[in-house]
Amino acid sequence: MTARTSPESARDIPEATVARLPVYLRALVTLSEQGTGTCSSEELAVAAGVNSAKLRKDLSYLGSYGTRGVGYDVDYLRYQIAREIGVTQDWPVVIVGIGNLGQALANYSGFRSRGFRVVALLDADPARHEAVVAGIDVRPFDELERIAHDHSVAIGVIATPAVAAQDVADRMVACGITSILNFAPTVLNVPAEVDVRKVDLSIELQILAYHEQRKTQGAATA
Amino acid sequence: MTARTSPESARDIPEATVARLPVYLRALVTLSEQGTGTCSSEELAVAAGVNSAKLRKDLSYLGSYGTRGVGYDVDYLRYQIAREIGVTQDWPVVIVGIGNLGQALANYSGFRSRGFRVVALLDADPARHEAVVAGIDVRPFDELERIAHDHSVAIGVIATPAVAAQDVADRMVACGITSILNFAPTVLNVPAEVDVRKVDLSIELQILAYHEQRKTQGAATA
DNA sequence: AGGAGTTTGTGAACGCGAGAACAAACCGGA
DNA sequence: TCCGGTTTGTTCTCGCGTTCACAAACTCCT
Ligand SMILES: NC(=O)c1ccc[n+]([C@@H]2O[C@H](COP(=O)([O-])OP(=O)(O)OC[C@H]3O[C@@H](n4cnc5c(N)ncnc54)[C@H](O)[C@@H]3O)[C@@H](O)[C@H]2O)c1
Ligand SMILES: NC(=O)c1ccc[n+]([C@@H]2O[C@H](COP(=O)([O-])OP(=O)(O)OC[C@H]3O[C@@H](n4cnc5c(N)ncnc54)[C@H](O)[C@@H]3O)[C@@H](O)[C@H]2O)c1
Repeated sequence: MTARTSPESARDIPEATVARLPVYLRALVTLSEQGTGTCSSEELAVAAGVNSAKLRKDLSYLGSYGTRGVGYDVDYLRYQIAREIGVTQDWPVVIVGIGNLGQALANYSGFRSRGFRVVALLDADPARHEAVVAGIDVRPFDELERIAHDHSVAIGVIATPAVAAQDVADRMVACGITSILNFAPTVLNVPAEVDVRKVDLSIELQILAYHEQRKTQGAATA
Repeated sequence: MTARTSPESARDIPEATVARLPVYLRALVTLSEQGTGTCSSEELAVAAGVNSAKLRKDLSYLGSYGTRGVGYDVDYLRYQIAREIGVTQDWPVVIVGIGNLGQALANYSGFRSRGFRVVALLDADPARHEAVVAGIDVRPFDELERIAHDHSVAIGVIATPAVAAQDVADRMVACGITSILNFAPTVLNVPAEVDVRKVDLSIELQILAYHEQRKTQGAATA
């Protein structure tokens, strides 16, 4: 599925901008909860930890939702970004692999408030099927097809060991899931129309380690 | 601390390359465990999920560790990358906030094998101090200074609620920690010499949701 | 030794994103 | 109505990262 220019709402938002929209949304939610009705691009940029010029350019891809000389209406902009991202309604999500990490994810309350709803927890280990995590029964992995179909699940989360991740991904793709969030430290092979995002703790730490080593290299190898 | 060109090993590796080196390292470890002695850039690129030209350019920043017409010696390249990243020895790490996520992190065995060692688990809640997670005592947050000093900790992980994250970061910076991995959904304010990397599950899911919405938009708003 | 085949390392072109800078647009007061 | 102050939306420029393409270098076979 290559980038196709659709007739209406024809703007295709740069990937770098898409990755920042959730940050802006989070900042706007915080501002709204604090009772702020209006904010300038500078204020919002500080709250989001970015440059204000970059913020304005990002928002300009969505449309002209600000007022010159005034700023942005917090609740209005918040809704517009949420609509653009697609989190004005909840997305059903399945989590596969209910071990250490999968349980933490299932217990994470930030899901619900940010546009997602966990509809199933699946695990291949029968010993896990007794458990109830975060009020949800852990079910056999074989029920993936049925659940994905019944709830029209488009997004799947993989929290299994690395060796099982490719198999799980294949099964997910087979039942129509087209977006995967992968926590297993392995490269997934999927069709081009399926989006995969990976979260790898070890990689993040190793990037930090690289810079850390550089900071202290002056005294090393004496 | 601006980028300073040091006399020897003068190359400063592009940030995009630094972020991929851990992926190459992981692929090399897998190849090594499979008994592969030599691999071409094409093979390694497939294993790492990247373009082979990009892989070669990335590796060229480290030096010329390959042999034309042959490829790369897996174990030799593995060591060179590990050395460049700085994970030939273990980095001591502290985890703050031993809730759902912090416990999962503490139990994660991938730490040890990838160059990191958890030296302390800290939590502000006295009720947590009874617990032993992954064989490590959960200690009061106030012991951060002592532990950071005793173990020369340079890397800290924040897994507290968002409201506490900035305070925790300030304390970490105060005791000499210069690299922070932040799981709390908030923007951290730290001095320029401190590196912060953030992992935000909700943002990843929202990015997926954006693309997912685009995929199915043809039938929507009928 | 020489040549065919293979693979690395890198120069060059290209596209995207970041940031500065500024004109256009809005508000409020006189 | 006009004018000064403010802030957005956009244009322009620059630097970084990706990718192509190919010469250089190595192996192996004859
Ligand atoms: N725990 C962490 O903090 C952490 C951090 C970073 C990455 N990871 C990665 O996340 C993944 C999960 O980590 P974890 O610590 O939760 O591991 P875990 O062993 O505690 O849990 C894995 C779960 O997956 C289930 N499983 C195994 N094969 C399966 C299959 N084919 N189908 C369905 N379920 C299956 C197991 O029964 C188990 O319950 C691993 O790949 C790990 O490398 C974990
Ligand atoms: N659970 C997840 O899967 C998940 C996913 C994404 C993001 N997060 C984020 O990670 C963070 C932790 O999530 P969680 O589910 O583990 O929350 P949690 O409430 O289970 O755990 C938080 C822990 O932090 C401790 N804490 C609070 N204030 C502290 C302080 N000032 N100093 C030290 N410790 C303190 C609490 O006592 C508690 O043990 C949150 O910010 C959450 O938004 C969690």
